[in-house]
Amino acid sequence: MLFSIGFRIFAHHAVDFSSLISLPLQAMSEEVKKEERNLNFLEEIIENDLATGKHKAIVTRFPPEPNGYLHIGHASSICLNFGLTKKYPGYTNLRFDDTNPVTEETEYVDSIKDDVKWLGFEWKHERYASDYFDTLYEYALKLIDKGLAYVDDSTSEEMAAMKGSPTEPGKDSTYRNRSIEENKDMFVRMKSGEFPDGSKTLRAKIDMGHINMLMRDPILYRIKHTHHHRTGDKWCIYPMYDFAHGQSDSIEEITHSICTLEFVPHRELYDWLIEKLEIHPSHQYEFARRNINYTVTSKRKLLQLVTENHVTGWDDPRMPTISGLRRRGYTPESIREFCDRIGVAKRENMVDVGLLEFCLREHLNKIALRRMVVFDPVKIVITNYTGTGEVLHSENNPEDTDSGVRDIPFSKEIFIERDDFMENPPKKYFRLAPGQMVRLKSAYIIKCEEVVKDAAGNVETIHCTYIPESKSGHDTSDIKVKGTLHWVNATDAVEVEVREYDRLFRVEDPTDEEGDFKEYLNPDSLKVVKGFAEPSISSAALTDRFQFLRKGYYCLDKDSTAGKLIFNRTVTLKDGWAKESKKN
RNA sequence: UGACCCAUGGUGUAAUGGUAACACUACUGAUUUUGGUUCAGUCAUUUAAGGUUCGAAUCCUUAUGGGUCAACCA
Repeated sequence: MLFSIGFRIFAHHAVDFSSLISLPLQAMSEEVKKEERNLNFLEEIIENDLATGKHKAIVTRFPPEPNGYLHIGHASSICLNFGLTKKYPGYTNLRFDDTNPVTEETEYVDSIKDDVKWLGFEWKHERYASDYFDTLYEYALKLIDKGLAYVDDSTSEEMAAMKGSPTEPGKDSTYRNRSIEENKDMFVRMKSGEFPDGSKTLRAKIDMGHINMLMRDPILYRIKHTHHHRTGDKWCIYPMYDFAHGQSDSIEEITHSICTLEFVPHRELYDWLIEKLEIHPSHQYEFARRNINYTVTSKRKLLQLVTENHVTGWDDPRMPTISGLRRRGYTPESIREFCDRIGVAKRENMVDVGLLEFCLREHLNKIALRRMVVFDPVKIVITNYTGTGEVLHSENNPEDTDSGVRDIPFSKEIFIERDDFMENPPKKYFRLAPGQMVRLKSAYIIKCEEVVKDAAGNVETIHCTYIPESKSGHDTSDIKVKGTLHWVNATDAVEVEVREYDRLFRVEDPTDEEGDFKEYLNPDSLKVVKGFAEPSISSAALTDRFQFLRKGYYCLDKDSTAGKLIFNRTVTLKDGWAKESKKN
């Protein structure tokens, strides 16, 4: 990637000599210039910082709080932060923002690390805000010494009452003018555990009339006699976000601290603290979080879905969590491509989940092994077929000539999909119907001769004849058929369980509707059905990706046992016929 | 009734004072032993009003609309 920057500089200089340069090279530099223009606003800032020499390399960080599982929204931030240092010289740290011991657990730390790795990124340093508790404590002392912080004995209610409102200034706390000595003494005693939770806080002394509410003497430290997942019981005072995040950035010499738009008002405090502390000046930049329709991406809401058993866990394949998407069968490539395509900007947005599915299908189409699985079988008897033990071959993936072929047994009795037959077909229906011919994929052309029904009038068996000269790969019949059906051999089909997933919510934005978001859950988001698969399915592995022909993409679920294979439907195939038939 | 952020096809993102474009979606058609894929094409865009300018999506003003901010959360 260093190369591309070097080349860009070269291309830029080349303009001056354009009249001396041969035409092809000139044309090439034009092209590079054009590509160069398509930068998002962060890349623009970075290229500028690099060009002016403000930074020789950049350092970013991905800073999750370990209080939940990562979701698709985080993937966007991960791709952004790690993507930037892949494109430009520099590196990215993984930093856990673990300043609130009440909500944070090691289980989450582990899952976050797994998810980032799975997405395909490597961090330079694994860091924790809690690594810096000692330094942060020193910083607080320094602020007290400068007369810029004080210990406040007010209750949270009192503080809220004196905070004012966006249109009215707040009032000074009665403790605001304690002496430096007294503040220091109190703060040291706070640390040593003399006071109960909530009895005192350390606040920055800024301006209770400030137009930015965050600057109205924000709390820096609070007392929590709580066990911390890493520091154990060493501390009973913990820094707030605003007194940990920017400082951690500074300690790690982060050049571009990228966060979401709701932190814009924090930037003023971020800068104020760095200035007063006289520490390395990191800078914060904000982008708009990505929202996706028909789901929620808020840790609080996702946690509710888990704890109230609306889903089976954080990795339920319906969840927008990275672990859910992974179990569902998404590939890291498809998620990265998605994040790439939606880009980054500063305006509110609602991305269509259809784009995510497009990226998924695009990748799966290239890598998935083709298999035939019949979900709702109806039996076909080929009356003129007399062969035994015939084995046919079918390509594993027509998109990938290296993927080889597999064996498929064929016999007189097979199953096809019940809705691939219609007694009274509408126009443009080119599947099986009385008197009509179709091809059985990788096998023969058959013709429907007779329909056998049970007492209730349901189709029980369909009698067909086959065209011996139409064998796949050796077809001399010269018969052209419009339809090709997937099928399985009746005698050795393998029964499997298939979990079909639909969107978790019925509405595009459940948080924008009246009442509780859970009222808008889709009651049909999971359907468990049976499938009858060709025998080769038995060798399926957890890492395999399959396309069940004409149905969709599937993967083996971890709930599978030796005797019972369970598949997740990752995503359906696009279905042109479904649209066409709706018109009738 | 404050401050801050934002406003480009249905959706997402470009165009950095000089021809409004790319992708997804939708729709046509061709190809196809997956009604998939692929290929070709069509529809569709600058919130509004003023101003600056030879020229404005871009700069200025105002309006309108959306979002954010009053946890001892991050």
